[in-house]
Amino acid sequence: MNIHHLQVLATIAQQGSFSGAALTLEISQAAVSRAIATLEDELGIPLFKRGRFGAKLTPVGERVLHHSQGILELREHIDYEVNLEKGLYGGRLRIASFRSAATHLLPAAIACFRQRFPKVTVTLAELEPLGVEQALQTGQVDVGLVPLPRSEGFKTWEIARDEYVVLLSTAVEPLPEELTWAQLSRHAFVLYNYADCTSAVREHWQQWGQSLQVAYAIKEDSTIVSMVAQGLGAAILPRLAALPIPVNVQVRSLPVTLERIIGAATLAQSPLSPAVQEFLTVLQSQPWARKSDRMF
Amino acid sequence: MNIHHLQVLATIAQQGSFSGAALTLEISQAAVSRAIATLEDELGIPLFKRGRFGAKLTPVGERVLHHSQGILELREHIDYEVNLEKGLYGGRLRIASFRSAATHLLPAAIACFRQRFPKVTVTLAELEPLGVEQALQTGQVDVGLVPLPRSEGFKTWEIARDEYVVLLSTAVEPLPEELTWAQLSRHAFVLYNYADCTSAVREHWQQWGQSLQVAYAIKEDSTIVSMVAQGLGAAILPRLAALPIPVNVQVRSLPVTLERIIGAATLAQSPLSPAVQEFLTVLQSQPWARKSDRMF
DNA sequence: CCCATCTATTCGCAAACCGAATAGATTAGC
DNA sequence: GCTAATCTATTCGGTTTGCGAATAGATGGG
Repeated sequence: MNIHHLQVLATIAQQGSFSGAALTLEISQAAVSRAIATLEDELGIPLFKRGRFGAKLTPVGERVLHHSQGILELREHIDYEVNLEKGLYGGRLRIASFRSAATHLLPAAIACFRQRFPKVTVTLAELEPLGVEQALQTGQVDVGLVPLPRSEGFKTWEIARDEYVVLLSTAVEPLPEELTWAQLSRHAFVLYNYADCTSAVREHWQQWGQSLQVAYAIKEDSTIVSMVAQGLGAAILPRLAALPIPVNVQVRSLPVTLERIIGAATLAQSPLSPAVQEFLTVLQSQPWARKSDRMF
Repeated sequence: MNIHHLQVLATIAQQGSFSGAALTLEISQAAVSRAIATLEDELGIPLFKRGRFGAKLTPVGERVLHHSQGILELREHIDYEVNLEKGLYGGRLRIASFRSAATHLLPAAIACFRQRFPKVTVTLAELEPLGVEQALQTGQVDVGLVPLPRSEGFKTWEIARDEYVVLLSTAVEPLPEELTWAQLSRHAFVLYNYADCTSAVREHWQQWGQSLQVAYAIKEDSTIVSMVAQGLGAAILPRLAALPIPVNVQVRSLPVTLERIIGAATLAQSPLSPAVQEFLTVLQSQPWARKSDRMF
């Protein structure tokens, strides 16, 4: 019994004729006819009722088809296992990530991945979110970690949520455990100067009828944290971006929670390599991971 | 991908060496070596770690084996379906049965079987239980219905239980609904003259400390019933054997129930044909069937 | 070093598979 | 009734795959 013959059987059943199956499988009609004749000879029963209408499965042919489909499915499972294995022997995993994810999330995930797949070469490039997108587009990396959502050219997986927090030096003013909008309105803030974070914060303030005063717009999160530590203002940052927190800086949650979503991204049109697939699995099984594999 | 190669893979895993698998499959060691080499080339991964110790599956080889075993199993399901079909197209089912089962049990079962498998030729021979055994042994029939237990050369399935009852003409004496041993001791009985029924009845009486008086030992159950109807004595018969009951004959259960077990039997060494297998299924799904497929 | 035990490879033959071409069967339309 | 269309079956010749017998290669124990 030959798996290819079973594939022919299944394709005829799907197309409803020998010639249709021949077209689909890109083999000749004669090869189709003979594959089925061979199978019927071997089994000793007719699998199809032939006619000008094409070919229609006999009742026992339908039962044979059912099991044949099981076999074809298991063959795909074997292919999957094999491709997984091949991608994980001498394969590579090129990662790009924005700073806070690279610093606080990826080391543990990469260590875990390396333990499981020691033969895969892992590289990590630290880029801004837009840089991560570019590296994906130019094929320089296989997978990136970025704040979500991204534009249409990417396939994304939600990995973690990062809460926005307020930072203020204790020298300026001691903050209560729970902040009110009134207390926040007394401050001018140091914000990121890149659009995603700023607009998210602006929209949040707006949604809750508050006016946001911005004193500075800074590129680097470590610079923002340093200015706060020097008493130059309060800051609103995602918690991961704020790390490490200086000792004189208080960290408080917002009156109403705002989070940025950190996700993994690949090029939408590219098939995932076995290594990327496994890396995504590892990411999603980290302690800090959101328990969701929802795609944006 | 070739199912035979997967069979070779599974056999090596089982035997622990290429040469062991070659012996089991009755092919040369070279063919085994090349089947695995072909499979490894096709898949692009090593399936075994080879050594002087034989062959040991790689981790991915084990995963491929797992799915391969699934495939081999499904192939057996295909073979089963096909053999079922072949035995049920132009196949035959030769049945032998002792009288009361032939008369009262088999007509409905055969009708049901014929409806499901109209192409199978069904024949029925009515023989005494020992005659049924002989016909099975000489290969003249495929399956027989007999009282159980049978001797060692047969495989049997319990089909129905037939309760022994007392028959007495109303002209002799009216019987209460519930019989006592004392009432039974006043009668001399007409029994079967063949050993199984007689000994079963004797042993039952003995077990309950009663003395059995036998007036006549008759071969045919219809003769026994007729003698009872003529007032020549009481009789103890399995209920099916007593049918049809004349209008002037009372039928009562024994003080303590005694049953004979009716079963289906085939020759122990012969594989069951698909038709016999299906017939056994039909027998066991009849309304009068015991809900058990226990083999003696 | 030699022997035993295992798998790998070569050689030559047989079996299986395939495309192109042709044959055969059935039905629809005129 | 005849022709054309549409389907599957079969033949022919060439290529590919699979096999046993024989041989080669690798490893470990005494």
